[in-house]
Amino acid sequence: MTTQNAPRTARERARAELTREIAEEARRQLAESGANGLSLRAVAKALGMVSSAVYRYYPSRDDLLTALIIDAYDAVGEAAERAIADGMPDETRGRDRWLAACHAIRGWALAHPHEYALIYGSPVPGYRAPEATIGPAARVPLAFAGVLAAATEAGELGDEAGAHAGPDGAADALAPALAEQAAVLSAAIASPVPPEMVVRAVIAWTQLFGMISWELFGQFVGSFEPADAFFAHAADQLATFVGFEHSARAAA
Amino acid sequence: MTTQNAPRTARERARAELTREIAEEARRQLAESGANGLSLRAVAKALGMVSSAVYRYYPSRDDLLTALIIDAYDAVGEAAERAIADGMPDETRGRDRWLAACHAIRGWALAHPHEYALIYGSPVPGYRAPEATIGPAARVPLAFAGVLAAATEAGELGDEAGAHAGPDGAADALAPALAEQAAVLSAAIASPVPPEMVVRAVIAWTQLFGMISWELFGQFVGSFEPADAFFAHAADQLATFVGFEHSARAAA
DNA sequence: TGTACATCAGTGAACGCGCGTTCACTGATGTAC
DNA sequence: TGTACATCAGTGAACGCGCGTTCACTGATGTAC
Repeated sequence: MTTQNAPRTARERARAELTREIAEEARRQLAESGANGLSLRAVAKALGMVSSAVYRYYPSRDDLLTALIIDAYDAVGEAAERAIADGMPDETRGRDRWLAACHAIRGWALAHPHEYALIYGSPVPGYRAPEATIGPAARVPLAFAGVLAAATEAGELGDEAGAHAGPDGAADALAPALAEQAAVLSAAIASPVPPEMVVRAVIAWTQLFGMISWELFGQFVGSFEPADAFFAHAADQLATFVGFEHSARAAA
Repeated sequence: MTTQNAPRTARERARAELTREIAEEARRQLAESGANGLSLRAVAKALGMVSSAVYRYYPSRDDLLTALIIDAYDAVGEAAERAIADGMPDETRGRDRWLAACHAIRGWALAHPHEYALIYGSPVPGYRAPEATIGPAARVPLAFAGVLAAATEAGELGDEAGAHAGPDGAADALAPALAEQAAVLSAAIASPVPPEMVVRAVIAWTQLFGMISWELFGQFVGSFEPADAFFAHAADQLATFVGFEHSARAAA
């Protein structure tokens, strides 16, 4: 959104740069006043421009917001992807990649609380996210899906590890409606992961973001604040819940 | 906040009633425009008053917001409390009470999405919650804590059920910092629940709210929407994770 | 290389809007003797 | 019960503010011959 390849003329270069600078200043103000405090006029003023000049770069306030949302999704998505891939030896187990992604996402969220709130907090009233946000928003779930798929194929997902046996012995049988949703989702991303594990992963995913939101939005104040220890413990517990074997392998 | 006992004179009765009506109208507008769209002037206009008249009832916009926040916490807290207690035979197991509370909270959230966002979504920028909100905010966690305590005393919490054994056999040993936080919390509410279970319950609690936020804020669109089946399944899985035994008891 | 024209970035004023909050006021309701 | 005074609810105008967006404009940058 804010990048453009091959700016030829000086004009084009200046345009690309200012487009980026406006987004940066907007992000700065977002961090101070939140999404609803974001104002085109204030951004223009901070950049020494007149407010109407911004309209040469973003046709409306909502378009600027969209650019920020896409950038935020891309940033957290990249953080997760890098945590999974960067500096990890090839033989790294899925569990460790999964945990690294969890911690990277939390790290990003703590460093950029307002951007986190922008994409994962309550929706901005009156703003309707355009389709262009769908792709970037999918990066984090796809990153997790990739780890899960690789671990499945490597046989690292013990079916028993996270299973919670009921009285009938069926570990976590899915209701038909749920099984179908999981199957459709699996098929859409051509994933080899069985539906039960997809569901467990989504449970872990919601727990992760619930926990981060709790920390950022102040619900832990007075109890589990600072939340580092709690976070690490919970992430670990949920990795087991999903089915990831421990790195130092336990005999079944 | 909006109630007052024993209004004697007609004036007092009128005042109590208008105080309530203002909050109700504010809640109505909150449901339409979100917390940031809440305006004293609009509320006054809808009630046929002049905007300055509202100041006889709420000294500022923030005080009105505070009243709404407290009412919302009380409403969801009451929903949880009723789900746990009402219509439940005395011999009802903790698991069923826990699950009933989870479903009641989700039901309330779906029925009052903006009030949910007000208390559990991204904080309203510039608003600082006063201490008066702490008590009402604690009702939901205390309700859960009560179920947990009763189940512990009734011996319904199987230590093995939700435990995830690592290679060393230690199920979910807590890091010292975390163990202390859990112990302090347990002591503060005079709970007989061991720290490991407190932590597991908080994990379940964050998952619950993460899942509800995901549903309300649209992150499930295109995958697990409608989320009824997913919610029921996840709540059940986490009840087991916390350690609640199944109602139809399984032999260990 | 030089000129004529088209493109486009940025200006400044304006439109119309809504906001929270203050303040002097009027008239109705309540209270004390 | 009747009068004098105090209390308080609601009015209407105003203050000062910031917002998104439009529009005719000027001057600089780019392009075609």
